[in-house]
Amino acid sequence: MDTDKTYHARLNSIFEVALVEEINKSADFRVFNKNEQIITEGQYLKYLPIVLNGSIRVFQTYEDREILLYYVTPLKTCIMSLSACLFNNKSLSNAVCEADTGVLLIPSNYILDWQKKYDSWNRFIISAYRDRYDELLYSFNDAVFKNIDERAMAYLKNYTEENNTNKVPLSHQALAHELGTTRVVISRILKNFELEGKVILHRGDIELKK
Amino acid sequence: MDTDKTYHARLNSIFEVALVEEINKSADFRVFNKNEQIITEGQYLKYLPIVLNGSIRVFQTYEDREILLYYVTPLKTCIMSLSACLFNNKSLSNAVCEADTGVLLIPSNYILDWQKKYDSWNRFIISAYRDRYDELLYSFNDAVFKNIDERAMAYLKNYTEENNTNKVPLSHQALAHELGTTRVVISRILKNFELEGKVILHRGDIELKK
DNA sequence: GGAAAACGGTATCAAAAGATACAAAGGGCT
DNA sequence: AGCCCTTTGTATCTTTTGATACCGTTTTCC
Repeated sequence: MDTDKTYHARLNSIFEVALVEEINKSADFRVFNKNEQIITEGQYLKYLPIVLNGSIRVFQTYEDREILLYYVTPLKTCIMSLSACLFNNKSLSNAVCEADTGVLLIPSNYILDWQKKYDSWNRFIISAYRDRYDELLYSFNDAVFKNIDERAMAYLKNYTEENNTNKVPLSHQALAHELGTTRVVISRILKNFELEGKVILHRGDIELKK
Repeated sequence: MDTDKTYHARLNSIFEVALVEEINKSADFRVFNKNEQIITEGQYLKYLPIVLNGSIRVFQTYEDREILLYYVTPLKTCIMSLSACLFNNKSLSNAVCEADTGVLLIPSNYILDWQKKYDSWNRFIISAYRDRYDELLYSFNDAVFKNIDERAMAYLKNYTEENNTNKVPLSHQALAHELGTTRVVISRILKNFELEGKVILHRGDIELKK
C-alpha cells in the first residue's frame, strides 16, 4: 500500500502544486478490495474516481453479455464516470476492482471548478477522453479489418511490452473475453501459435517467445 | 447560406451570451467548397473548427485504406482537431467537406482560455468527446457482436430516422465503405432485404419500407 | 480424499463473410 | 449514336469464425 509520500509525488507529476493542495483538502482517499464493485449501471455518481494504485475494470452489460470498455490504471480516471458526474446522468457502466485498489474520490462539483482554475486539470480531463478514444478507435479498426489471430497476437505483444514481461497471465477464456470471441476459438489459435513456435502454453498463462 | 442572424441564433442555443460575443470577435468564418480538403494528416493546426452548416467527413488512412471516423455536422466540432490543437500535435486525420460548408475557426489559444471562463464551453468540449466516444463504442459493439446484415439494417434505419426520410442516398459501394466491408457483400445483403420486402433498391439510393 | 469447478485439447459441422470474375444496365458526355 | 464510367446483379469458391460436444487434467474447496 502507498504511503502518503509516494501518493503525493505521483499527483505532483501530473498536476500543478496548488491543485494538489486542493485535492488533498477536498478529495477522499478510499481503498477497495479486489472484486469489490464500485459503480453499478443506473447509479448516480457524486464522485469522480482517480486511481492511485491497483486497477479497475469498467464494463457495460448488453443482452447478457459483458462488454469491456477499459481498465482504469494508476493516475488515470474513468471517463464514463466523468460524463455521468458532469451531466448528472445515471452511470451507463459498471466498475469492479481487478485488485486491491486505492482511489481518490473527487466530489463532482469540483470538476468544473478546477477546469476554470487549472490548466493541468484541463489537460488531464481532455487527455483522459482522448486516450480512451484513441484506444477504442484502435480496437475498432482491429476488429473490423483484422483476423482474430492477428488481434490475439497483437494483444499478447502489447501486454508483454506494457508490463515488461513475456508471460500473459490470462486463461483462454479470459483472453476470449478481452477480444469478444469464444474460448474454443482462442484455444485453436493459441495451439497454432504454439505449433509455429511463437508461444508456449501453460495453464493460466501464455508465454510469448521472442 | 446562412445569414448572420440565423448563425447567431444557433450559437446562442448552446453558448452563453458573453461567449458568443467573444466568438464573434475572435473567430473567423469561412466557407469551404464541396470536396475541399480542410485538414491533412501530419499538419499542425492553429484553429479549432466549429461547423455552422454543411458537413465534414473526418478519416484516417491506414495501409491504403480510408478509415472513417465521423462526420462533423452543424454546431459540432472535431475532437481530432481539438486534440491536435490543445497538445500542439500533428493532426492524425484528414477532413474533407461533404457539401459546401460554413465553418467557424477558433484560434487555438482561446480553447483553454474559454475553458476557464465559460461553463457552456466546458460542456461543449466535454460533450464533443463524450458523444464521439459513445458513437464509436456503439459501432465497435456492432462490429464485434453483430452480423453485417444487422449492421446494414441498423445503418439504414438510423439514417432514415435522423434525416427524416425513407431514402438513403448511398451507392452499395459507399455503404460498404461506411461499414468497413466490400461492395459485393452489401449488394448481396440488400438484395436479400429486397426479397424479404424490407427495402426497394434504386440506382444510387436505397428506399426503406415501413 | 473426493466432489465440483475451472481449464485446456480437439473433432465435426454450419454459417458468415471475403475474393474473384463476369455480365448487364444506367447515365453522362461528345 | 457511340463511348466510357459507375452502379448493380450474381455465381463460384475459399477462408474465417462460430457452435456444439466430449474428454482429460488441474485446482479449489469442503
